[in-house]
Amino acid sequence: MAQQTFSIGELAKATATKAETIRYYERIGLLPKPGRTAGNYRSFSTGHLGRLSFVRRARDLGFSIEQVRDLLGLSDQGDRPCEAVDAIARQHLTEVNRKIRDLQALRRELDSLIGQCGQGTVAECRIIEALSPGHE
Amino acid sequence: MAQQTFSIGELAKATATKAETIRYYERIGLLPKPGRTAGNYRSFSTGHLGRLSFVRRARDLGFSIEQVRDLLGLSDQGDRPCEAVDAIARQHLTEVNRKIRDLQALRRELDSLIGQCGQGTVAECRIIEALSPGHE
DNA sequence: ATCATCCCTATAGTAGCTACAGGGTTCGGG
DNA sequence: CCCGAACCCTGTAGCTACTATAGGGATGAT
Repeated sequence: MAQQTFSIGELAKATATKAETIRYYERIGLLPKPGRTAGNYRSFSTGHLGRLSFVRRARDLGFSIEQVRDLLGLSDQGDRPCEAVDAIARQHLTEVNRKIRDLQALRRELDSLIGQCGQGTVAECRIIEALSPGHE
Repeated sequence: MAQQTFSIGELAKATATKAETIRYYERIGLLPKPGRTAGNYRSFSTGHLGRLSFVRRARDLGFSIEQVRDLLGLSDQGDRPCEAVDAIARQHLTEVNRKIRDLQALRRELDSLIGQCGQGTVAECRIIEALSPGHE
């Protein structure tokens, strides 16, 4: 069976990733260096396609580049226990929960700020006032 | 009455801001350039203190630098209607709400991912599997 | 042959700081 | 009067995760 290869543009389309981003992932070592054609174009394999899909999915779930790097390293060593993978995911979940709480607190403050705007002039604007020094 | 002045360190302490950040705000024009002492040290006034407090409070509420810049410009012109201020705050609130929704969706996905980890080896890890291509 | 469309490298820009390096200033003690 | 500590100065590079040029070469269709 024929080895299927992709140009960077084809890989980009297949993974909904910009070509620049693919080159960036290669540069920082998230993606192995692909082969080259006679005209020096990158030539990606189905292996690259799989790996890039993995990276994109993990990034979409909000894992950092370093976390993705760790997950990739672990997934390459199938005979080791799964705990480390679980730990990375749990750590990420903790961060997500913290961000949600922070943003919800923020929303409450913004809500009360906006509720106070009486549509007068800036001089008597409660929003500006609340931001100005001398409060709390 | 004596004009009170502050060194950058004093201003930093008074506003819980690092000195580097204060210099940065000056450089990008969020803070007016302060006077200088004979030894070329910055000399801030109570006006600077007020303005920096405003900036910090707005930043803590998640307003971007550009939004803070707009708010500052508006607060300097007390005789204009308050609508523009309200609009900036509402726009920010919309963004915050969107972020909260996105993160909550993320959390649901992470939750189901983590729930599936059966503590086996990486080869049979559901998390890795869910990230790998061939799903959906 | 020519043009559009792809691709290449290298570099700089984004947000919002933070962290140096390599100096000068000020102030208190000895 | 000098020394060291603690402060301050400028300028530049680093951080995340890309994105966007500039200035070229390669490929494919007409």
